[in-house]
Amino acid sequence: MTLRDIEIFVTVCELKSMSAAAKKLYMSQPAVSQTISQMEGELQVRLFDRIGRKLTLTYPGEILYSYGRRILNLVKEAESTLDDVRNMRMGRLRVGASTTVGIYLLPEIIGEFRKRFSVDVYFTIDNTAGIEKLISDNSIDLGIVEGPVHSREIVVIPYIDDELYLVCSKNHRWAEKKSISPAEIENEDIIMREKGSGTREVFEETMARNNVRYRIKYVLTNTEAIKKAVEANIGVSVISRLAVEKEIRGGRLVKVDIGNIRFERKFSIIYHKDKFKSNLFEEFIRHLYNFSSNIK
Amino acid sequence: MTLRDIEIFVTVCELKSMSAAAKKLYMSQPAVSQTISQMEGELQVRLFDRIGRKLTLTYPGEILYSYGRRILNLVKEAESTLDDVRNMRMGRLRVGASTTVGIYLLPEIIGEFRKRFSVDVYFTIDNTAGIEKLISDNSIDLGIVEGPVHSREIVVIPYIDDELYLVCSKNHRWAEKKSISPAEIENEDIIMREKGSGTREVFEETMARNNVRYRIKYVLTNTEAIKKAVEANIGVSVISRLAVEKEIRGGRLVKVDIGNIRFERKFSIIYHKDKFKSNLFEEFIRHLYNFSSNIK
DNA sequence: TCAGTTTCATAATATCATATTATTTTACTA
DNA sequence: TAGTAAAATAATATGATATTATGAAACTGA
Repeated sequence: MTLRDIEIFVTVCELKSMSAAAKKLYMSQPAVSQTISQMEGELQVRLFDRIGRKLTLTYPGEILYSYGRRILNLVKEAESTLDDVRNMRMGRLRVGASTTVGIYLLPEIIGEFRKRFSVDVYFTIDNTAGIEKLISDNSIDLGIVEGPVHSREIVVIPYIDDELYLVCSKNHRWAEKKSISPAEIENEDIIMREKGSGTREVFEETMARNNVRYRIKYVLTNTEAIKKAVEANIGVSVISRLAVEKEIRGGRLVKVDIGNIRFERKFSIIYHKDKFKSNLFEEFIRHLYNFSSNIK
Repeated sequence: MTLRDIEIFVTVCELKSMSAAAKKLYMSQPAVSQTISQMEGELQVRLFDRIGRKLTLTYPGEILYSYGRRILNLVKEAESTLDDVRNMRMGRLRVGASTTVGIYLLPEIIGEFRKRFSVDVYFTIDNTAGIEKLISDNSIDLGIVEGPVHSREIVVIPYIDDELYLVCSKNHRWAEKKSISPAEIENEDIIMREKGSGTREVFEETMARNNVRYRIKYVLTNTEAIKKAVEANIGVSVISRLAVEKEIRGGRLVKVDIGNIRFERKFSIIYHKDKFKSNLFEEFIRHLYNFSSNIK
């Protein structure tokens, strides 16, 4: 019994005629006859009583008619749902991101995306290595990470140029100057993320490259906590512009230049090289670039 | 998309491997590959991500898998239900009968039948012409009637020989004699069914054939009411043995012979000549004959 | 009642989807 | 890095499912 068989049978039931069903299905009448009698043979039940030249459903016929309609409806529903997926009227996108992007950038990006498309967006935050693993597993469709990616099977495309800013409280003595020499930092209390974080890595590497000594007095794993501590003038810190732009604009934190030292890094979009790029996937990447051009 | 396609797709989903699915379905691996990629072409969605040589379902793939299982389950359920019908584990039988048989015989027959088979039995009582019409319509599967059937398209097979008994109250003067001469009936008050009833037809026809005059004093359309009236000695009546056997055995009514006059008729089983005789149908006819041999 | 029409069934044949085998490409494994 | 295994591709074979042609039965209307 095929779906075609069921479709033919249901049509015959509804039109109470094989010829009429044949016409409706744009096929010959004998094809319909054959299909019905073949079904009767396979199922070993009579589906129609042929009384005169009138067809009436037998009891098993009525049962099959009821099931047949349910089956065809389910198939139609499945096809139309897939069509919705194809046209992005529904869908699923699993995104992963490393900490900074995940907390300060992606929530808004995803929010905007969901305004445009009513799709489910799953969102995971982990460090770069964790996101890389999830991509390899095909547990997420796409990632945005700060660190370098090692797997050869992962496509890496540049996304946003990030920069870490040296920030201090508006009550700090640097707040007026807005610019210091590298030497001035040496005796300052610095609040910093823990070892292993991308932010700290960039900070230490840049400082070393410029031969600037420094003193990390407080270690906090949470960027928000660091911001609060800096605002309270407990120390200064070096934080991604994504995390502090709002506070700088609001005057609660002040960005301070250190000669011409800049703490730079790149965020990358990553995905598996064999990943099939669905319409939704491509649309999301376009969305990412549109969004980034607004914040540059 | 055919049921076969869905079956193949679902198997691949469950085994997460095309080769394994091919093995399980006793078919070649390329056939599976082709089916899947053809489905992807038709539905215009990617169903699997081929990452390395591992298959993982895409989002549309997961949707189709869920629908696919529901569809296959429904098909299986339909087939097994039809199998139940074929094996008489369920079914439907629509029976019609004319008044006397319908009231005094069929309820018990159907009750016994339902003890043997858990099937739905629909039961209609009408006069012979009405039952004949329902057979022609295929509104009922089988009828039991007393009168003659006219349509050439209806098969009539003899069922039970019925006889009408002249009955009187145990307090009637005939109750002792149990036999009278035809002439004795002429001055007796007779209670009788209405014109057009099979019972009255046989009564009048037999009386006329034997040149016996009679006087119908009371007309009642309901046989039970007639029995009560006779019991109350309001008059005598002529009633099918099926309707009065119990009362005669109980002594509440007395059967009286009128010389050697007998009111005889036949009940017939009727069905449409083109009717497909399902197992249940045949079984019911066997059941009817078994039952009748108990009451003869 | 009987020709004309309609409906379903059957038979012979054609077509096309769906299988098969053979082979290539790619990736995992020892 | 060879060996193995999985999926994809290509060419071909097979068989189910169409088609046309025709027949039988039954309804319709003069």
